[in-house]
Amino acid sequence: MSDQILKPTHSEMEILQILWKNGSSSVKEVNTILGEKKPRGYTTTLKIMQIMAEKGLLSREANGKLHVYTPTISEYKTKSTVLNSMVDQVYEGAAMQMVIQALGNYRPNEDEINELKALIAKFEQTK
Amino acid sequence: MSDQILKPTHSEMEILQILWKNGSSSVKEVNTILGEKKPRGYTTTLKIMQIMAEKGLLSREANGKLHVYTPTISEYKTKSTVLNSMVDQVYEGAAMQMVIQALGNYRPNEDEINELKALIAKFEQTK
DNA sequence: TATTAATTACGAAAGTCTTCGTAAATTTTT
DNA sequence: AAAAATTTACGAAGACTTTCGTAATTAATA
Repeated sequence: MSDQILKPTHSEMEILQILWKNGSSSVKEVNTILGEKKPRGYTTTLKIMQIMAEKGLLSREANGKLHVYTPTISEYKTKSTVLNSMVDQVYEGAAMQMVIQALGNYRPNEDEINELKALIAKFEQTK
Repeated sequence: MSDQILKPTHSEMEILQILWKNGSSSVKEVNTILGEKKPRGYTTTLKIMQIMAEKGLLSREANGKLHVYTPTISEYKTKSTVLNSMVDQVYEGAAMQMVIQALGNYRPNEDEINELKALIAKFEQTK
């Protein structure tokens, strides 16, 4: 709950996902990957990445002609921000209600079950 | 995954929460409750509820001069819609990753721990 | 160096959401 | 019935997001 992060928009989130996965990238690289799911004009992606840099979501470095962009915020923290905002808005802060609903909708695999059990055990330990 | 529901906006969600909790209500009732957190003009709430009725999110019944509004969609299903959309967008479909992150951010109480354990036990049974 | 290609910069349009002011309709009160 | 109060209807403005066209800049090529 310390420093507050700007909640990315839908398009911004798509771009962040790519940058987290592929590391610092040019507009062209990002746009190519984005285009696999839904083609956009090159300048559309450029514009959004420029705005993200203005907002401080990305940093920008010149590499010859090209600009290379890097997220300034971590994947984990960003996802937490969006998650918390959703929990507040939709579940009025009742995070566990959300977790329980999620567990009702999706089925964990074996590894995930083990991870859940480990987490729960830890909670019980520090009761 | 059967019938698709329109994803409510932020304001719409606030109104739905009130209607689910208090049952069918007039604009005035909704606006009064909304105003406790953040005052809005009466016509603002009216307008949004009218739009929700147009979209089919609410139904409307005349009761004398007053119009009384009722949600047409269940609380559970609506929250599922928003939750799924968030999981897709932010976690690229990896719901359990989201659950695990939520469990890292929020601490369940004793009852919630028991509920989680019961759910996990059920998953293990039907392995 | 002149031409072509690639990239960035800028501005604006279209869509959505929230907000409110004003007019119209309806009910209540005098 | 007239006046006042309440509620609904309508339209529009402002903010934000996404999209793209065109111009300017920079690099690569002929």
